[in-house]
Amino acid sequence: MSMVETKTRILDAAEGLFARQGYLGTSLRQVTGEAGANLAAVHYHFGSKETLLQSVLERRLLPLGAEREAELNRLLVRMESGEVVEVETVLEAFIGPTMRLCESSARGAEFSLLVGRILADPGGPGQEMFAELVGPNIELLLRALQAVLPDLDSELLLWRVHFCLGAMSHSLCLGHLPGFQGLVPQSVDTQTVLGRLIPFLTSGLEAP
Amino acid sequence: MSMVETKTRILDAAEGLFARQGYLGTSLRQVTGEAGANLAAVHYHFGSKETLLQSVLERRLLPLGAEREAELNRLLVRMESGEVVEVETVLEAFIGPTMRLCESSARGAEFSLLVGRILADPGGPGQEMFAELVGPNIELLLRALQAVLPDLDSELLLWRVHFCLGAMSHSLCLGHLPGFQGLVPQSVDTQTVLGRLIPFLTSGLEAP
DNA sequence: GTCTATAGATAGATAGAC
DNA sequence: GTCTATCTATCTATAGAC
Repeated sequence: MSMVETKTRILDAAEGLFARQGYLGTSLRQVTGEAGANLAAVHYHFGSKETLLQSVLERRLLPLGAEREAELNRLLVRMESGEVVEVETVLEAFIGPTMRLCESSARGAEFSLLVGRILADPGGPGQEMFAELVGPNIELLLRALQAVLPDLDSELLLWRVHFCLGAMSHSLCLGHLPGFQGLVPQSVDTQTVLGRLIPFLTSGLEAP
Repeated sequence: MSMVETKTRILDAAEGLFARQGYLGTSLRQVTGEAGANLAAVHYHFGSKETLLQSVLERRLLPLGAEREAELNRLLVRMESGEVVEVETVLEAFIGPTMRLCESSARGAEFSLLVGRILADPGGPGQEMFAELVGPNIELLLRALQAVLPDLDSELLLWRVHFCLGAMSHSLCLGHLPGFQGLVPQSVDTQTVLGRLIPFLTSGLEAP
């Protein structure tokens, strides 16, 4: 039994298990088992399994969203004052916080896998929570990219942003993909991924 | 009760339900309910829930894989004879069969959603089946792209192909994403998606 | 706050009649 | 091949002692 309080241990265990096995693939008994807590403690602290997921998401996404919002707003202000900003810079403002979270700890990296799962689970629990937590960030990203690429049709831009989100979430899951014998890249450290993802997405966004 | 045999009705129902609700989110009772069949019929025809998923995947992916293999091999032969082939052409050979399946019927479109789910479910059932069914296609895609982009480092190419797969699978799920108030593109017909995806991916692959 | 014990519902799988 | 009936296991959730 660790020194941190039960509530935090449950959050940590749920985050890892939801990420590795999915929300439906994880039972609350597994969570309490890994957390060294009791089944009833989950309902006492969080109310239900779904509310537990909400808490897991909010713990990471609220600060992450604030960081992204600050960075993107800073860029928007600079652009309004006439300064020229590159597409790469905008993308980095959006992806950077996520990548730094991945680097900061093994838990952070697992969390990004959970986000990837939720993105690919239409209608599932977490999708609505995610939309509410990250939607404003995506709107800001769209505004910033539109300002950098003023000649790009806005609906085409929207599509391309979704292509970017797909590439992002998929590559964040890659380190965990088994079975693709030799078809998964060796180096999966986030610095390398970011260094390869940003140029790819930039060229895609700037396509004619 | 329809005219088609029970086995096919079960396959159809399972395909749609697995796609809309996920594998774990779907019970065999839901499948038999929608198929107008009995619970025991699933075990008689398919053995288990997991084998049912395998059959669902194989029914579409075996012909799809053969089509992709034929198209990509045709391109490789043309390139070996010295002919110049564009990146767009290689991508279309890989994505085209999937897109045509999506257009052919509502069931085909749902199937692509199921594939997107499986791609984002590391360690889940279906991941290994998918790798075995589609892995050879991805190897062919890599060979064809490497031939078209000989100066690109092979591991960088591998990463970029994974970015492409992520963008593909995510955009195939998009029509079903609720909740992203106004953040989801209007037109989701596959022709439009293909027309916007291919240039995006081509520019990304050709990035410096 | 944390525990035991259990309720109540539902899951996949199977046996055996027809 | 298709059905009913049932087994066994597991799930979320809750009531109540401490």
